[in-house]
This record gives sequence, C-alpha cells and structure tokens, in this order.
Amino acid sequence: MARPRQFDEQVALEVAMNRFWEHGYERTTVRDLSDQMGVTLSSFFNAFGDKRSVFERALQLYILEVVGSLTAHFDEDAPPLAILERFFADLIDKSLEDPDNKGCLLVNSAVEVVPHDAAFRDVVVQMMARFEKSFEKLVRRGQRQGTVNVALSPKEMAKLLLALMVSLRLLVRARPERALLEGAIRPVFMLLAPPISNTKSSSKRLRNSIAGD
Amino acid sequence: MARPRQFDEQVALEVAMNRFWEHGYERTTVRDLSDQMGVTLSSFFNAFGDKRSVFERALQLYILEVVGSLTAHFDEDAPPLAILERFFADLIDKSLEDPDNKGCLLVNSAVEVVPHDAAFRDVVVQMMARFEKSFEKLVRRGQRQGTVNVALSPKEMAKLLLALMVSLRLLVRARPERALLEGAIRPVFMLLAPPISNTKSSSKRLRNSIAGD
DNA sequence: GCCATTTAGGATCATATGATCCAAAATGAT
DNA sequence: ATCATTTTGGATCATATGATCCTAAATGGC
Repeated sequence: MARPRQFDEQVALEVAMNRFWEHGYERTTVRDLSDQMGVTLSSFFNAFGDKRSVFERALQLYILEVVGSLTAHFDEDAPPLAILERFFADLIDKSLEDPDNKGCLLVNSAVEVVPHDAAFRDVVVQMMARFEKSFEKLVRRGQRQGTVNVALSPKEMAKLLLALMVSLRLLVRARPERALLEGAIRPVFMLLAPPISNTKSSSKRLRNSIAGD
Repeated sequence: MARPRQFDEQVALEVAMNRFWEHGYERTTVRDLSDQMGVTLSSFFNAFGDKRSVFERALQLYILEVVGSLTAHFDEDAPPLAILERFFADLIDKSLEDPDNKGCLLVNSAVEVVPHDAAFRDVVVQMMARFEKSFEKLVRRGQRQGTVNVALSPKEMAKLLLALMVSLRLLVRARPERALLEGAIRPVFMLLAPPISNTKSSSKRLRNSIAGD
C-alpha cells in the first residue's frame, strides 16, 4: 500500500543506541545518527520524530538488551552470593571487553541528561530502584540460607551494591583496568560472606589473597 | 600602561567553573559563560583564549578549591577511620546542600569529556590515583594503629573507597537522598572496623543500627 | 495501469555556536 | 598632551545543527 522502508527500524535503533552510548546525547548529531544508521535525514525524522525520541527509544532498547542480559540470572535458584558474584564478574568482563569503554548508557545519562530532563531522570531513577530492590532481595535470601552475613542490613547492602555497580561502569570510562574494578568489589564480597565462626557449611568463597600487598 | 580589566579573572573563572559543573562542557556555551561571568565576548576570548582553555582552568580551580577543601583533613594526625568518616560525611553534606545537585566536576568530566580528550583524561586519572593513594595510606595507618581491620587489603580498600566516593557524587545528580548515600557507605565502615574480638580499645564506632529493617 | 500512501533524496531554513575583527575607550609612560 | 598598549563593545563570519519542504520513487489495492 506504500513504499516499503529500506532500513530495519530495530537495527537502526541499535546503531543509535551505540552512538549515544559512546558519545553521549549532545555530541551525537542527527547527521551522524542518520549516516551510521544508513537512513537519510528525511527518513530519520519521518520514522522517529526527533532526536530526543530516538534517544528515548535507544534508552529503552538499552534497558531491554544490555540491562536484561546482565540481570538475566537474578531470579535463578542459585545461591544469592553466587548470583551476585557472577553479576559483577560479567559486568566487569563486558565493560573491559568493550574496545570503546563506553561504560553504561544509564550511568552516562545520569550525568549528562538527567539533570536537564525530568522524563529521563525518571527512567534512570526507576532503573536504579529496580537494581536496589533486586540486590536487597538477594541479600535477604542469602541471609535466610546462611550464605550471607546476617549482621548486614539488606537495605544498606543493596545501596552499596548499587553504588558499586554504578561506580564500576563509570570508572571504566576513565580507567579500564581489571585490577581496579576487581579490587574494588573484593572487599565487599568479603563483607557479604558470613563470619568464619561456627556456621554449618561456612562458605570459603573469596577468602584468598587478602592482605599481603 | 594599558586599559585595565573591568573584571576579576579569578571571580570569572569561579563562575565558569560553576557553569561547567552544572551543565557540562557541551551544554555550556561561550555566550552563556561570558554573560554569567560579566565579561564581553571579546574580553572572554582575549583573556582566556578559547572555550577549552577556560574549561581547563575551571577544572584546575575545582581541584584546588573543592577537592582541596574536601581533602583538607587527609594528613591530620587524627585516627584514620575518623578522617575517612569525616571525609565521607562532608562529601555527603556538601553534595546534598547544593540546590543544583551538581555532583562532582571531575566525575561528570569522566563521563562527558574524558573519552574524547586525552589531556582531560590524564587530569581525571591522576586525581583518582591521588585519592586512591591517600585512601591506601589511611587504611595502612589505621591497621598499624589497630583501628582498622587488618584482614583487609589496603590496596583493595583504597579502590573500594575511590569507587564509593565516585559513586556518591554521581548518584546525587539523579537521586539526592541522604538515606541512599549514607546507607551505601555504612557497610563499608562496618567492614573497616576491626572485628569485635579481643583487641585493645576495640572501636565501637558505627556498630549501631545495623540490621533490623 | 492508475491511484493512494508512505519512503527516499536532497536542497533548504532558522538558529546556535565558537571564534574573529575593528574601532572606540581607558590606562601609564614619556 | 601624545603615544603605545591593552581592554571593551558590538558587529560579523563560517560552520554546525535540528528540523522541514518538495519532488521523485516504490509499493499494494483496485
């Protein structure tokens, strides 16, 4: 009934997401976007409305794909500490294997666009809250199962883990060094582990290579 | 010998620092700068060269004033844990009392300008390294004095404290909530404190209001 | 084949932006 | 007072940028 599109909207959005991710909102021009997406300027505005809308959809795509992939194991049945360890290990691996050191689009947006756009602020705040809630649940479950130190406040640990996650994603933009990122999380996992005292099946996780440097 | 300036260069730079701090590099225009600084465009370029140079000097001023003020107590003789507690308390207070929630110019720059400018990357990386070194020294001294858990790796704790500091300054831009910032640091100070066991003058610092929420 | 509809191509617009230019103004040295 | 020197004011420039417009092209329905 009408001329068909010469581009795949999802593929184009994927490209847009990566441009915003790497260069931020302001430094990414609509011309750069339409070029990289392989879409003419006309088609760009015709299909997506305006630059801000593209960013909006890129952010949603990021949450769906990147965040979704990272949090894929949050609701599994494995020990909470193992889930958390895997999450941060994956986070560090994926952050470091990115040759552009883009960090996290949500974190970058928290700095660049959040203070100037209430709608995007809501998205970022809501995602942070989701992570916080997930972390809290994991800590709680670990405590019930005896694999997480019961002396810790789940709410506070959730905030700490959120802060840590955000920080890793930011640090990698300036200092993409494995030693830095892994060094920063190790003490936190020491803290999460239950004390060495008399507990049934006390986890010996991560109790190696402390001190002595 | 020549016409005198009608503006104070230091005052003007102070204004510039605050504009860059709040709005970032890209969103701050030279016109906005010259307006806020009370300097004509001519005088702006005449006195400072170009926009990037102003940012460079604003960043130096930030390090001198803001970072200098925050780290003023790093080399005092007080117990290292007290120094660290005060540092983070001050950081949170100053972050929250800022009505614009600007966070930290260095952290913001790590996201926005560092990936696109090697010179600024060096500044940010160097400042991070300075903090890391200071934190490590404080942990080491605390361990020698018996007020910090000797099971901790000073290098790793320094990285964690750096990550935490960076994170607080970022989080406040999106979520300026005291409960979030203070909740995130509390478990870390639990970790820093020596174990409850038989130590002379075991610090009872911060061992209140854990768990139970 | 023709029409309605949507997309593609590309020129174009209005404005923003970093930066420059030049003449007028303000100082101290002589 | 005159001059050299620097700052100031304001117009101006070249380019970048988000967005629009108009025509041609491509499709399905009839």
